[in-house]
Order: sequence, then structure tokens, then C-alpha cells
Amino acid sequence: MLEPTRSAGVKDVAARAGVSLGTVSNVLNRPDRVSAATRLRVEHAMAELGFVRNESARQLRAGRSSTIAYVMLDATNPFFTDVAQGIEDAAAPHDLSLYLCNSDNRPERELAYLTRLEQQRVQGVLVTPVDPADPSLDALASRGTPLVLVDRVREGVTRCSVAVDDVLGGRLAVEHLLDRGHERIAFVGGPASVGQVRDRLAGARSAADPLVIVTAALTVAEGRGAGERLNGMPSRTRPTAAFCANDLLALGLLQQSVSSGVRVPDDLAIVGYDDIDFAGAAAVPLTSVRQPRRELGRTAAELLVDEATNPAHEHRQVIFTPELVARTSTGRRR
Amino acid sequence: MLEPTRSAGVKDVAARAGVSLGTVSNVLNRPDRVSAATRLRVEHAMAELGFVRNESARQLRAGRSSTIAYVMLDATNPFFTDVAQGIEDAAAPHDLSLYLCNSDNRPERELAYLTRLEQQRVQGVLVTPVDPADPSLDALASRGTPLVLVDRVREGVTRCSVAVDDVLGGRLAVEHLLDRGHERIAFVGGPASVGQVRDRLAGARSAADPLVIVTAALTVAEGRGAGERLNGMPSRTRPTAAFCANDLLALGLLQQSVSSGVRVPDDLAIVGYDDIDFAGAAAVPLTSVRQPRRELGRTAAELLVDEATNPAHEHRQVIFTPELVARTSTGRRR
DNA sequence: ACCTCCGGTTGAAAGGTTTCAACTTCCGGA
DNA sequence: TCCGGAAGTTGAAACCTTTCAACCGGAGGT
Repeated sequence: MLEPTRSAGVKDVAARAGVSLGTVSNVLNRPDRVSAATRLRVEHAMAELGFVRNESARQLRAGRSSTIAYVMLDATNPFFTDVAQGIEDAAAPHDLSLYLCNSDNRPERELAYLTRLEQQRVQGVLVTPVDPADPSLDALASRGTPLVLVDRVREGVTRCSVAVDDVLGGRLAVEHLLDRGHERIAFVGGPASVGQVRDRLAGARSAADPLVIVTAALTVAEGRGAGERLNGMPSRTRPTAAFCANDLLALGLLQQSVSSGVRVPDDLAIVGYDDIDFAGAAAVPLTSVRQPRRELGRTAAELLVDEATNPAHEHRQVIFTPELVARTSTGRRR
Repeated sequence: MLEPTRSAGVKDVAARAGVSLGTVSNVLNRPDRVSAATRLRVEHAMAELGFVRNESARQLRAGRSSTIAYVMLDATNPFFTDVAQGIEDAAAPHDLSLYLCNSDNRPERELAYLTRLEQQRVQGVLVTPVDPADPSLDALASRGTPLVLVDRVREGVTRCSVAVDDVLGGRLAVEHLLDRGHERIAFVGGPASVGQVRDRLAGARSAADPLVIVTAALTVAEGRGAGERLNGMPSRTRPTAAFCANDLLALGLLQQSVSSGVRVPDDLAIVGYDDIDFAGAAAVPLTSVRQPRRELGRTAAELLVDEATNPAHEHRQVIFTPELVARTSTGRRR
């Protein structure tokens, strides 16, 4: 009861219950092979001593843990937390715990987490990397840790990944604006080092020839900054519509526009990307390109589990199809 | 190079480098005590074999790990991810990795994570619990795992916690509305089992006598539902202002109001709580009660580190002061 | 020539759990 | 009465790393 001398181990429990060490282990792992009386005695001893299984020792023996991890790019972006929910959905039935790690867009933190996780011998790692071509990822995978890329693909390497067709998404967005009668269209996004940004822009360009406004990051603040630049243009050349590389930018742009007297959608139509919950909840509900976020996470986790448990596993690249959700921010045909 | 027979250990490295096992360990942990030549040879052997330290064995020997964890209530609520950022800020300089766990408001998942973390012998746990009075928390702490409550307090138990004065926050919100000339004020929030909701309502009541509209959760969707009820009332009795228990509710209410033709702030003034980034970015920027989220996380992590490392640690309950941020959604004095 | 000290290195022990082959009891059947 | 077998229990070995006392050979001091 009051012996915090330092946590009791199976040995102590065994002594207290008057059984051997192996029996305690059996109570823990194969309760059916132990007689009811003995089991009770052991369980009682555990309670008395406040026994807590030592996971390190357990793992050391077993060789691997029963956790997986998701190294996410930006924990404050609702897109990624929704993906994480999907992962958890799929992991739970397999009795896997999910640890979330936030790399916060910093390569060195991403690497630190991956290293730590590998040393921990986790069952597998899901990651939305800063740079999908980072050789550390290949190294990790080649040393035997199952690894699935989320919302990214890696050209030329056989590996599991789930992603959404961003080129198509970009095209859908701009076609929608063309359909609404817009001719001068802006693309807001950056930096170009982000694959998503490049793909969405490529999609946009496949439908029109947008004015590109480069941002330094995909954040609300950067969206406001882009708004200042955009709305500061002379009205004769100013675009009448903007397609933003994600919803955070779009919300920033929206707010800057409204607060500087630009009417949305009449003076400026806006399309976002991701369709996060806040997009629909904005006071001018945002038209956005929806990605099946939760499904993305779920599928990624399933691929990971398969890779970790099925010897006949084959790598797969799953590509989901995005979908345009039209709301007020793009109004009706001009 | 090509021996994925199953990861190499220090023993293999030692053999390959022609040194003893202890020397390899020295290279790993006290490189200065090893001659340069030997060190190089060992490092080379490690690279060749793709040696990865086994954290389980390491921990088993050391007795404890160098990770901490934050069990958060709702990973999709930006408030908590901002808190998490603050935690990470404070943890990084101590060389602690932070694992995020999402209980998603479910007590059984919270317990599962806490159990797992304790078995893992983490350095300590930060938690925003579903129920601060849950005895599992006390049990965990009494068995020796440092534990800090985040954004919650536990009456009557000496334990570290950081929180914000929610009663004061509630009062500030309603006083602001009174100041703007409102007389019929609604409080939107629920369920009452959430301490925050109770405290904020208590604060509201200390300044006025609000009509209470109970919600089932603190989400955008529930906010919309509350909007339907509120805006469906006959205009003679309908409140002219609403104070929502958090920003998600407020955004939901805002959107429902705008889309059903209720003007904000002229027909309905709205105050939220938390001041998440999206509050200011809404097209009708939301007046909100700001909590020092990042600071909250930082302080919590510092308390945890102190508890884990300082034998003379004394438990502290830190209470931060909230601050009202007035924006368009409450307009100007009527 | 001897002793001491020191940088460098060694090998055994410890840490807590799981596994598994071996052992003990006890019961029913022959 | 003896035997076979099932049910329950045991204890040693293995998992991999870290620590630490002991060891070795050589340089410097006396």
C-alpha cells in the first residue's frame, strides 16, 4: 500500500502471492491457463503492490511494441488533425495506440521524431514529411520499419502512400470559377517547395492562366498578406476571383477582403482547398475543394497495418479523388 | 549492408569493430573517453550494420524514458493544439520528446492512453481530462508518475495544474455586452458536466441573468443548432446578444445567423471564448475572450519538468487571467 | 629501477518480462 | 494398484543496453 520504494515487478508480485514468476506472467498473458484461486491471489497481490507492467522489458523480450505514430506536418491545421482521427479509427480495432508527433514543418524535428520512433521499435510510422524525397525516409524504411506516406507521394520508390489528386483538385477549382464567368483569376499559394502547391497550381494552369501570388506559408496570416497585395491592385487589372492553395489562406484572404470593403463574392470570388470545418462555418461560407480527410487517414493506417503484419504485403499507392463544394464565396454565375 | 536478418545490436557492432561491448557503449554515451581511432572504427561498423539503438533495452536499464506526453481532450479543437505548441516550446530545451494523444472526449480512451504511458515509464504526463475528479488520475500520480492538469483544476487535491480563470472570463464577456447596451442576453453552452461551461456561466450570472441555451457539445454543429433555436424565438423576447462557451459554438451560431438573415452584430451580438485564430479570421470577426494558450502549455510543461527532476518540487496551481478582445461581432454601443 | 597515475579498454552483472520445456498433482480408466 | 494424461505450475534462459570495478600498458616522477 505505502511502499513507493520504486515500483514492484513480477518478481515481487510472485513472492507476495507465493507463486512462481512464470505464473504471474501467465496471469498477465494467458489467464485461462491459471486456476481461478491462484489468479485471484496474484491479482490481489498486484493490487496491493500497485504493480505496473514495465513496457520496456516487455518490448525488449517481444521485439516490438504495439504502437504506431503519425508524424504530422502541422498540428494546428485542422486538415491534419482530421486525418489523424481517421488513423485512430483504423488503428483502434487492432489494439494499437497512436502517438501524434508534430514536426511543425521543421525537417530537423521530423528527423528527431523518426529517429526516436525507430529506436522505440514502433510497429510502423505514418508521416506527412516536409520533403517526400528526404533520404532519411528511405533509410528508415530500408532498415525495416513499415512506413506509409500520407498526403504525399514519392516518385520512383516503391512504398505505400495515400494522397489526393491535387492536379485534378486545382483544375476543378479553376473550372468552377470559369464556369461562374470569371476571366481574371489569381492563384494564391506557396512556397513552391511544397508539392501540394505545385500540383494545385499545375491543375489551375491546365484550365486557365492565373496570376500567381506567392505566399511564404499556408497560414491565415499569409492569406491576409496576400489579400493586401491583391486588393491593392488597380481595379482594371485586379483579378475577380482567387483560388487559394488551402483554406487557411482563403480564410485570411476572405477576412482581409471583407474588412477592407471588398465584397465577397461580388467583387472577389474565393475558392479554398481542404474544406475544413471552418470553411463552411465562415460567415461567408467558403467554396472549397474537399478531400476525404478521414478516409485518407483510415486507408493509410490500414496499409500500415498490412505492411506490419502481412508477410505477403505489397506496396500500394492510393489516390483519392477530390470534390468541389460550392458555397456562397463564389456566388452564382455573373 | 544487406543483412536484414534482424537489426544488429551492440554486440554485433563490437564484433565487427574488433572491440568489446563496453567500448561500443562508450562511443554511444561518452565519446570523449574513447580514442579517436577506436571511435571511428566503431562508428564505421555501426554504419555498415545499420545499427539502431534499442530504446527498450536502454530504458529498461535506465529506469525511465525521456519522453513526456500530452493527453488532449480534442485534437481537432485549435485551442488544444495551440496549448500543445506551448508544451513543445518548453520541452524541447530539455531534450524531451512530446507525444500527443487524443482522448477525443472519451473517458475509456483517456484511461487507455494513461495506462499505456505509465507502463512506458514516461517522464511525466500532461492531461486535460474528461473529468478532473477521475480517481484514475490520483492513482496514477500516487504511483509516482508526475502529472500536471492542463486547463483544469482539481479541488481538494494537491497537484500541479494550470488553468485560466473562467469565472472572470465569463464575467468579462457579459459585462462587455452590458456595456454595449444589451439587456436580453443568452448563454450558449453545454453540457453542464464540463467544468469550463459551469464556470463561464457562473461568471456570466455574476453580471447578468442570461437565458441559458444548453448544447450537447462544444462544436460548430452544435452552435448552428443553438442558432436555430435562438433565432426561432419571437423577436419581442429574443435575446439581442449571445455569449458562447467557446469559439466553435460561436462560429456555428454566427454562420447560422448570417445564413438565416439575422444581421451580426445589429440583430444579434456574439461573444466567443478562446480567441482561436479562426475567430479573428471569420468574415465577421468575432469578439472573444482570449486565453494565453501557448503560455498555458509552456507553464504546464515547466511544472512537469520541475516535478520530474527537482526533488524539492512543490505542487503549484497556476491561474492565468483572460482578456476580452473586442471585434466586429459585438459592434459598438447601441 | 621502481612506483604512481592515467587514458583507454574490458567483461560481468543488472534491469523486468516472456517463453518454454520440464515437472508435479491429481483423476479416471484399465 | 498402476498407468496415462490433463491441468497447473515452475525456473532458467533470452531479449539488449548500460554501468562499473578491474585491468593493461606506458609516461612521468623519484
